[in-house]
Amino acid sequence: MRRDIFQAIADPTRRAIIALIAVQAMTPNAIAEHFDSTRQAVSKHLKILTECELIKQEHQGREIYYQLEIEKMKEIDKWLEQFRQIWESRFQQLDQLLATIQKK
Amino acid sequence: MRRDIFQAIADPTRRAIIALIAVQAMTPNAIAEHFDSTRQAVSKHLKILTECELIKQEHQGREIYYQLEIEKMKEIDKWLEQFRQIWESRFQQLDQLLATIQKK
DNA sequence: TGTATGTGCAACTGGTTGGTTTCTCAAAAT
DNA sequence: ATTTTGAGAAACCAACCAGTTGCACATACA
Repeated sequence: MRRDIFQAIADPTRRAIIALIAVQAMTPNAIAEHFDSTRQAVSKHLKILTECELIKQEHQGREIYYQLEIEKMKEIDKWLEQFRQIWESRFQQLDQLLATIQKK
Repeated sequence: MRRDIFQAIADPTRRAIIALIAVQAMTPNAIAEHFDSTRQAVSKHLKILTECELIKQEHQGREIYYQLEIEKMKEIDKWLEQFRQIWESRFQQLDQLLATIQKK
């Protein structure tokens, strides 16, 4: 059972859930109302997201509020870092090229 | 057949391939040498990556060099943008809190 | 021309995944 | 005390996925 962030955000429904609870913590029922699938299906997604620590629970009576662990999202950002260096250097190269053209 | 960037980067082998050819364009055989799986398996990954335009081919005789489409990687960065706003505002809140404590 | 090499494609396979339905359990409400 | 409500867990299923082996085809080389 592979369970990492990249696999977690691969599913569009899960990405939608993440975006939803990023705004404010919500219960499974409230989340499920935004989708066509059943609450149980949403619950499964929440379980996966919880397992890779992208979200956390907050019990309040019999209700459970799910909240985004924004810190964990930074791990994706961290992975992107290596490529950001490339696209920034490409941009710099283009910049230098444009400067050279202007000089002529 | 769902084929988007997020599903493409969900697989660890594909992420490794991306990181590999980010440095320099490579042929399928050369890429496959870096992994335990067969060339055909790598070829399948390359097909998926090509389909969602994360990489592009460059034919050279009978060899095919695969190259990263760095621009496409920015789409992940773009999706992260909405969360970056959140974690930056959280940081700002913490900053203000620390400033308030110091004043006391 | 015949052979070796680089590559993609098709068929098959076991494991995973996303979904459903059914069940259980605890907390609220009546 | 009984019923309603919110939620997770288990069993099941169709679809998908990552890998394999085998094959086809083009290019390079002898």
